[in-house]
Amino acid sequence: MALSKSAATRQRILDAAAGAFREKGYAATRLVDIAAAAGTKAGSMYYHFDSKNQLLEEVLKRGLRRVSEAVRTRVAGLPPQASHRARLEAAIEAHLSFILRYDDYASANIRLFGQMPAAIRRRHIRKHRVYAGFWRGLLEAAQTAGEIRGDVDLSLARLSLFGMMNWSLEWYRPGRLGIAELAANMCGTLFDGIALKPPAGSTSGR
Amino acid sequence: MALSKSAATRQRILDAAAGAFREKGYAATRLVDIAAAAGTKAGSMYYHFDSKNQLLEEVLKRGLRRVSEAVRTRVAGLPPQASHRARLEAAIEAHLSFILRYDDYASANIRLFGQMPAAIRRRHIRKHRVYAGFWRGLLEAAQTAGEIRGDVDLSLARLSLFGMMNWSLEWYRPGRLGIAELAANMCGTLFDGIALKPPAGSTSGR
DNA sequence: CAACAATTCTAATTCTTTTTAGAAACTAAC
DNA sequence: GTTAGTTTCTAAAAAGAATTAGAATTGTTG
Repeated sequence: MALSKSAATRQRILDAAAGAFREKGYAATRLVDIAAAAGTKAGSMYYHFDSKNQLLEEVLKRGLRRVSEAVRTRVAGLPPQASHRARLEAAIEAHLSFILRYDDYASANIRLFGQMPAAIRRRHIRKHRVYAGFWRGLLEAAQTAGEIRGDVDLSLARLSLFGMMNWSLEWYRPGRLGIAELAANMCGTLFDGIALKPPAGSTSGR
Repeated sequence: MALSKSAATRQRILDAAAGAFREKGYAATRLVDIAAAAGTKAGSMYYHFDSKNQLLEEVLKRGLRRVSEAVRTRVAGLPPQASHRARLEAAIEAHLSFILRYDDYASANIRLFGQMPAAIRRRHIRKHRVYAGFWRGLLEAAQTAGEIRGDVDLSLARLSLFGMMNWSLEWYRPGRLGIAELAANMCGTLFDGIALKPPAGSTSGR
């Protein structure tokens, strides 16, 4: 309660920054835009933040933390007897929900991935590895349990999955297709593929 | 030969711009950087281009044209009896080759996808649809020929595939894994999935 | 090699955006 | 209701980039 007023403003600024960063990218976002969206003035924000860079770093940090927590929580909430595939699907749905609906912080993370100042990037990437590690864990468990073929390269599978999920930011619009359906579709494609016939022998000839 | 000298400079500038845009994004790239990389001065570039915006537009246009041509040519070069899946794999390989190795123009296209000035974006997106249409064609043909299950949503499949491919820009580094292998892997995942057992009944019960 | 055109450079200029400084407004405690 | 502390505002300064103007250079052609 002590920080209440100030903290609320800080929050509004961060929210506005996350939204603007996500929408236009870092360099193209002007402090004035953020200020306007937060209902304050550019100069005033310097009471709460040292620089535009710091604002970015804070947004990224929160985004990653929040998706990460959401996904872990979602998976942890499944019954113990849930299949590994079901776990993966739940994780996918949580991740998608976050980047597509809930949270500008999370989507800013993805959009800005390739365009952060080098220093920030280095610090950030370390945290990102932890999140990636969680997914690797899910996949490894599934493979160990025999739900994924032994010859599958899990790193590539994970990167493909991230690609599917994160690219959706570029095209998904709420409406006709729900996020749960999208998650199911992606999980289905990843596990079963789209081919008519199941692969005959496991060694793909040529 | 008449334009030779001037055209060469123009070319160098465009190359430098494509590289810089790809690496840092549009807004974060300074004209001075481009000029330096092209071995000239910022002011001089105005002899060849009207503005930074025009530079961007030209880069995007070329990039799209070049990937598009490369992919079409690659597919057209296959023997007529090639399976639809083989066509798709060839297209994937051509697309990946371009964005990962050959061509900053192509990768700039992808990197800048979410961060172009609105006016440019509108003009650009129309051309992008044509390229997307080519892929849709490949998928539809495969489905018609029975190589893809009838219940598969081809739009989603295409978007997932684009996600896999385009996201590789964020992580792929030449070396241990060749582009042809990557293409084969992605195509394999897309068609066959990673699950151990082929899907039992076609109606996935929950 | 003289004249003209094409190309590039340097040095402003203009425009935009971030950052600072200090005054003003607000808040809470006494 | 005065004082000290916070928070916000306004207006200016500093910094960063794009763009322009005109001089200098290079290239071409008769």
